[in-house]
Amino acid sequence: MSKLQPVRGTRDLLPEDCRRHRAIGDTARAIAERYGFGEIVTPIFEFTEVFQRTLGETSDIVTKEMYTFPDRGGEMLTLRPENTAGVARAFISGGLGQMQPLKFFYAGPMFRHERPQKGRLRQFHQIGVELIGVPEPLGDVEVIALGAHILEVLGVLGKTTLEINTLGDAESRNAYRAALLEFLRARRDKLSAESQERLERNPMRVLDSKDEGDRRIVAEAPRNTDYLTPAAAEFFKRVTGGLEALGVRYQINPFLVRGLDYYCHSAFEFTTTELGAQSAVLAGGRYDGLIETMGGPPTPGVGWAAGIERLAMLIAEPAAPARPVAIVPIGPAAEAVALNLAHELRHAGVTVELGYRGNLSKRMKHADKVKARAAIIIGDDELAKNAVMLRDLDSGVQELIERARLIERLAPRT
RNA sequence: GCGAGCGUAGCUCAGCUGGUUAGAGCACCGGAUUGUGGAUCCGGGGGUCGUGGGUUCAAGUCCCAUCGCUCGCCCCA
Repeated sequence: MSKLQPVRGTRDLLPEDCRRHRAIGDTARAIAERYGFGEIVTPIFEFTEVFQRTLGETSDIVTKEMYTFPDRGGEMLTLRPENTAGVARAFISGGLGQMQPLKFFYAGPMFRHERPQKGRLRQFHQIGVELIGVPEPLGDVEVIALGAHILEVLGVLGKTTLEINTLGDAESRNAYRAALLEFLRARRDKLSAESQERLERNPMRVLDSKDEGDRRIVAEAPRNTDYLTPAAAEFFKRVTGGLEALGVRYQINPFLVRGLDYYCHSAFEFTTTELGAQSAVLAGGRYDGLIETMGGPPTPGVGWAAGIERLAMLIAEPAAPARPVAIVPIGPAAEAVALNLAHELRHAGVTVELGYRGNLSKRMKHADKVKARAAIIIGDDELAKNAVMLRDLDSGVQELIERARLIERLAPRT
């Protein structure tokens, strides 16, 4: 660290970046509120256990991607790699079980120790929702519809495809896993080296391998839909039926699996081809077993998370900030007046740019650079008349205005 | 953790097979313009050529190492 530099995989968000991030966070929050989701903010770090127990001891996130460190006193803490576990912990420790169903929206930074690449950082930001206490498939439908709605308003829905799959209930999942394992073991030699490893550790992972050879084999593998219990099949049918009723277009992807252990039934991903090697923009699923796994009462849940940086690469330029009015004083007497005038106008709701130095020409240049819509020029002549010269910087037309009438002229109408 | 590509000014880059004071555009600052911006013209500041070592009479250029960035694998938002 000889040069002062940001930690690998972290970024400074300059005002322009922040506007993009805020446009995403604000619209998502507003739409989520329309669906009855209220914002929750949980700490960005938790006891390591919170993530270890929920994400599964063998998941990649737990085994190699967590920022974990000892607190003074020796407790192990972890910077949150995702927020579902934190929300679930809040549900349990806050005794929120009395108020079900609960509908939460969140936005904030997450941390994963991965190799950075396009659409992937060590500190990144997510928005997400969690619907807790609703075992009905209607919950899945509403949560997915909310995600689609947000993407639509952000103008990126058309760039994505909703892929959906069902992992079924525990019984379905176990039956399918056994069948898949048998099928793959018989073809072990033909699988890629990586998939041979996946085979024992997490056979479902072989399904979404990028290797061509693997894909050919997988295409003939048993389908999960053939192993669903009647109840799980019915559940999935109601989810897809609900999406159809709402006109949310989807594509069933039998190979879609989720990395995290706590998912069941619905697994879904809004994917895009515009993010390099990354495809998921907004992804989630149902996690009925999670809260119980953490030591809480058996409580169903369904939710999703979306990467703000990834969305930021897809959305159009957000609306420009309000153009200011620039105050351009000429001479020391006028400067004193300018300061007061700026103060007054700002309190009246006007965005004001007060140049700090320079002659008339310099200040006008500055006004132009900050994209001012108008300049208020004050010199000795204007001072003598208790007026200002108001110049429209787009048209170049200027007129003398009494000071007393300036605010009514510039203040935003309400 | 693994693989590939790239590190020259604040930004984007040029610098031919190693050759003497390292360049351009944009940006920045000043002037033309001490009551008028956008355009144009003139001038200016700014670089230990990522870092360290090696080869050579001579290295931004070749070799090695190292650090960083980017993209990809794994995995994921």
